[in-house]
Amino acid sequence: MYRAPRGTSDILPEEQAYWRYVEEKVVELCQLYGYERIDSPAFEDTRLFARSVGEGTDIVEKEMYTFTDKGGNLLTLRPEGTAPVCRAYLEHGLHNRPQPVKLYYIAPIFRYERPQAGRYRQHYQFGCEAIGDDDPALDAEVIEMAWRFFQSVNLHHLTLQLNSIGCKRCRPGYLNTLKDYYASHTEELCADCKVRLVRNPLRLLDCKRPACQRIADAAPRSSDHLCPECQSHFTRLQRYLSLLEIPFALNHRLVRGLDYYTRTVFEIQPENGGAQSTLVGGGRYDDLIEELGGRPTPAIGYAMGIERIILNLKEQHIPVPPLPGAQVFIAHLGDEAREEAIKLASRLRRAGTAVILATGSKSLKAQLRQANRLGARYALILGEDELKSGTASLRDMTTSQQSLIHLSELPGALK
RNA sequence: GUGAGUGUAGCCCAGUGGUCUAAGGCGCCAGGUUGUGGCCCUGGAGAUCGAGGGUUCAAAUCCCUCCACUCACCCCA
Repeated sequence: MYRAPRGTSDILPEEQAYWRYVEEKVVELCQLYGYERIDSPAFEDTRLFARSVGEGTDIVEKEMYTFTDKGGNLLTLRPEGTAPVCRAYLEHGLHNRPQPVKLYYIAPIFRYERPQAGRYRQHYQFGCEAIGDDDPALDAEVIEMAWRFFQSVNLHHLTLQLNSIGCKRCRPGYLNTLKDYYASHTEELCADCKVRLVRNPLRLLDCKRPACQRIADAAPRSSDHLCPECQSHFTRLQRYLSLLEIPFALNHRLVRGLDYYTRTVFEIQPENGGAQSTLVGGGRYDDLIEELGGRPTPAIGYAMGIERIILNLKEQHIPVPPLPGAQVFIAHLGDEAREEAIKLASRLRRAGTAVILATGSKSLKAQLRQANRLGARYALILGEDELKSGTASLRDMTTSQQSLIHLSELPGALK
């Protein structure tokens, strides 16, 4: 028997109400903040991700679904959403539009990882990118937008973590300070951290091991080593967030695992969240567009995992509106009635009524049982008696009231 | 890639060596009215007990290997 590949899943009809709910709130939110939808291909030139996400990151090193097509092109299933949007920004000359260009997407993301709670090999992300402006007011707006999203879907008990990791001017100096500090603690570090010290010192800060955490807590903070411009940017961002009454917690150990981040980084997670609980991750990437071959263009964005949002909606028992079901079920008895039913179903649908037409030659009992299971508001019954008089029995499935109506009264009689 | 746990019908699960030709519940199908749903009653279909090998007179039950799933680490949404 075939199964969905590891880390992938089918979203069955009974799950769809959650998806529809989240997607509708996303579309509403984006419209409110002036974001327009963009859809990019599911796969891209592998080099796009290697350049943007970073050669040394786990995503590029071990998590990409990479393949060679029959033309010999090296392609990769999108492991994150920002790089493709930046590529599209450059490819289509979007710098000729009013800046910042604000785009959003809802798209499947692919990463070859061991699946666990809240983590899948194919999952969906809603992401936003505001490209072409470095105003901290834009950072504040973007963060506010993510924050308000959760209010709109009724998710509560979340925390917003904030940090600034500086820019290409001030970060090298900070990294040296950090490495100097860690040099005196090398012996106490876990094996992973010893590697991080050489390969990616920033990541030393978010190691989960208690021993390493103690060292990280006392480590020099990036926010204390910002250049004047970054310092001012960070200060103004915090001021704007306060103006917006967005509660945030400074977390000097928040760094993020993709190489392209600069200055502002933030995450939103549940207060009591365990592993894999981050709902949103985002930040500035002021050098990425240039890195991909464009002119220097500051930008900021975030992405949220839709499966994780739905997971939290369920945990918090947030009700979501049910999807509309069938309005009318047409039952019929006998060959002649079936032909009348086929015509009637078509006529009602053309008039905009959602109809389910019984199939086969089941007993009326079985047909009504099905109508009930499908949640039909009405049942229309066509039998020999009705046929003779050009009528149908109209049964209200909630009240069990039943009456005879002329076919000519349809669909008017369905209210 | 590493570690731990779990694998019995579509779903939840009983069963820990012989009475298992595997129980129950949900769901599905049908009947209880010659044309009427939801509740109730009755019946039916549906399981190579994850796969392979081994131990034994006898294995869903014990052992080994593999596979899958889940959770955690790594890392991330």
